[in-house]
Amino acid sequence: MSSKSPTFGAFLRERRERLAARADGHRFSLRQVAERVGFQPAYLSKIERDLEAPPSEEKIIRLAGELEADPDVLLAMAGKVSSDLREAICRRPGLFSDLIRTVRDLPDEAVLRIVREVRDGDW
Amino acid sequence: MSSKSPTFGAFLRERRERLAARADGHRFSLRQVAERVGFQPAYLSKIERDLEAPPSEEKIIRLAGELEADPDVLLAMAGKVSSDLREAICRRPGLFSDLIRTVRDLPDEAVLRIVREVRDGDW
DNA sequence: TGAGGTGTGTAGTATTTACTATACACCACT
DNA sequence: AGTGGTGTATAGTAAATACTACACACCTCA
Repeated sequence: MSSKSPTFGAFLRERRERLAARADGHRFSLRQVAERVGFQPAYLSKIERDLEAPPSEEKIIRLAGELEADPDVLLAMAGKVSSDLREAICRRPGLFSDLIRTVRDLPDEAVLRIVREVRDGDW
Repeated sequence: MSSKSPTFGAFLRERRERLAARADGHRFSLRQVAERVGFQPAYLSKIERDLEAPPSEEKIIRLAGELEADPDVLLAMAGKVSSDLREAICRRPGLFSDLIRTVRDLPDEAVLRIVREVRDGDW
């Protein structure tokens, strides 16, 4: 069947090691990634081993950029929601809370269908 | 036209004073509400004057209960999103991020229409 | 006039967040 | 043998979060 979902740190490490195993692997050492993202190697090391909580939203997004991951997914693994989504919800809380609670238990396909219909329908 | 949206604190105060202006008004003094919600009067006082940041999600929800306000709206005024919604999003981040970004600029009516259609349609 | 109610000013605090800085041990190669 | 790379252990910290505790001034009404 399917894989059990990894922790935030484990996901980062696997992703980084996968990238490091390529031709230009030296760009994906823990130190190099840490520097590009903007923190100390030791800190990233602990994050990757889940000894530290996930970093700030800003850093998570930079990590996603470096590791070619979806920022929304990475944020979700950290238990966070992107601030642009939060703002959208906070702008019309009644409306969006309703919407999310209405669709939250639908199967993926149904939600996808809504998205598609809205996108290329006359909404 | 319409009223400019109040701050979190101002909203609480207005709401509480409105309730205090009723028959059983004594139940809605700052001290009484503070005690029922579970904090010090001085703290609530500062929150209502926006001299303190909004309290925790838990306390905001209790405030909403006491003041007969919509918890989602109150949370939104505090810049927060209810944890059950956050969890729903984090469970399927790709899907729900897409959905929210797709509908975020639609007019209220359109979003309402989706909610209604999903609710009593064959989804 | 004093007992109990109203709101507020000031000070302090435990915990969490989001990190930095330094030092260390190991391995590869030259 | 030493230079430069890998990851990691340990310690520390500034700022934010989410409050408490206590004291004060005012009003009122019996």
